[in-house]
Amino acid sequence: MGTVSKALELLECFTNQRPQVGLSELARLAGLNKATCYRMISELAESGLVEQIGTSREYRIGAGVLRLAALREAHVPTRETAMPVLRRMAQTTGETSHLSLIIKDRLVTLAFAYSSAHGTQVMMEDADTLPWHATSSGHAALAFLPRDRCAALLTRDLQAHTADTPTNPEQIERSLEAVRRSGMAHTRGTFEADVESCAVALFDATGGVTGALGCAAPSLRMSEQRRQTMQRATVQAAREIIHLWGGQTPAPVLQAWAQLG
Amino acid sequence: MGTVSKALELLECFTNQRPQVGLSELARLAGLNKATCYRMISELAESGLVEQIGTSREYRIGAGVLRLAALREAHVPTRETAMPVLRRMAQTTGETSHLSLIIKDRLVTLAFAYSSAHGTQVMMEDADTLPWHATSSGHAALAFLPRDRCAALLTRDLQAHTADTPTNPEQIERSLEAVRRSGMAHTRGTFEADVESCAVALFDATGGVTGALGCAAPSLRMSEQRRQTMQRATVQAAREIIHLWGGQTPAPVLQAWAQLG
DNA sequence: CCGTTGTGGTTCATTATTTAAACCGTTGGT
DNA sequence: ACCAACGGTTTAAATAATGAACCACAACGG
Repeated sequence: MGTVSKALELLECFTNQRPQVGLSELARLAGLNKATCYRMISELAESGLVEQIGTSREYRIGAGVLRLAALREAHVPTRETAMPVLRRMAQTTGETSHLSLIIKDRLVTLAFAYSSAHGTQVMMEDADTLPWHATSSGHAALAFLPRDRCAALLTRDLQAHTADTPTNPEQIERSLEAVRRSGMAHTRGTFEADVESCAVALFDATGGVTGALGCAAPSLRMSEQRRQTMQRATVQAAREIIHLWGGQTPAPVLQAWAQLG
Repeated sequence: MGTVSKALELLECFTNQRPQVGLSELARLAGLNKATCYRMISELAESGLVEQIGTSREYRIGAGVLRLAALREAHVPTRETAMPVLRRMAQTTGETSHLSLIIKDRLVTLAFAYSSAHGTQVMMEDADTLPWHATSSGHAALAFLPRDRCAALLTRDLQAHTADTPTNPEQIERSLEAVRRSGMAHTRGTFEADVESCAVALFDATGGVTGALGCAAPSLRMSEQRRQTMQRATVQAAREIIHLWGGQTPAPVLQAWAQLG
């Protein structure tokens, strides 16, 4: 692996749970020598991708990424085009809608919308990484990924978030099979207790999975009718987003979706 | 300069005017050997910061930056907190408001808002790089930058965008002096003909400049009263944004602003 | 039809950069 | 006053970057 890749892996150490990191911890996380880590993070800081807080303190993602993201969105408006669809979806379901993208082995939440229909809502945060095995979005994406890629993503990180989190690979594989048949993933209390959600995969121009679109509601509020409303709204919104992104949904998935209404 | 820095400089080759670049041109732009450039851009692509369009074609900024930007915004909500202020500013002035950040020798437009008060508006685009010498935002930022940094930024790129673009360094220096006295920059037709604009600098927690906030209107619509409205709204919005960002405005600037109303 | 010029991508000996262990000066807790 | 951990800096040894030449291919022109 080249030096550049190693340096860029440092960026992976910054997450929503750990937004800023000191030099020593960074070196530990990345498995690098401290001196090596120092030169690398310094170069990243020089480029603006990372910045130091105060003087001689922890590092965090820098303002330089804002230019890159603005540039990306200006020419491939991923988030911007999905946003109104997400809002409409939240409104028609009365529940939280959210969009996640597959970014380098992660499923990252990039946008969401709340509804004002009820006093309680499932809460989300931008930039959160969703566990592949424990969320409906994760299942939806995994199910339509190439087998080897899917397997690779499942070999680690099968921690149990709740009592109902599926941690047995075979159990998960059965779920994925069901997702492939129905075109939609469904989980109840697997990531957060008392939260139920459904999700579908999103496809790019070549028919490959790029992410997932989900809808999450408190289990307490769940009913057969609400479930159907959520499923239909999710599928419809996915159709729109895929269209807006210039994507192409594989024929089997299209058929499965047609079954759902 | 280290390898990582060289690789990251490749990212600087992507701009709003040139959103996607081929390998050979990229190597030429960065002054690198083609093989070197190839390995570097490949590593950037592997990390998701860059992606290839189709197969064996040009490169563009990748979806990986979206995660980083979301992460940054989640913990240092730069754009998000400024957005409502920008909108209010556009509404009260009836003209286009825009926010730019200093990012590694560039002044980058990160957000803007239009007003619906008039049929015509000065148009803007996210991720555009503003010329330091030819825009009011550029002047506003330059004026409060350390002298050496300011001088360095003016040593290049003094191209004339219109007949009225100031290209003489001494002339620009006089303008900056006026900006330092009044706390506000003002230009007419220096970047785009028939556009008049004013701007002020934005400051961080240490009192250093981080960017600029501007207001732009068609010259045709300009009057003394409108000018005053724009100036006051810009200063007021800047006060709010600086406060929201946890910044601190230098005392001389605060005094100058007080003079403006 | 063949040469020219451009492209994206690859190879390999030479060379320069990165690496890691030890070391500093500070800071914060006990 | 001590110890541990921090951010940052130095060194010789090892590893990785470099760049010229090369390949296959496509578009263009005579």
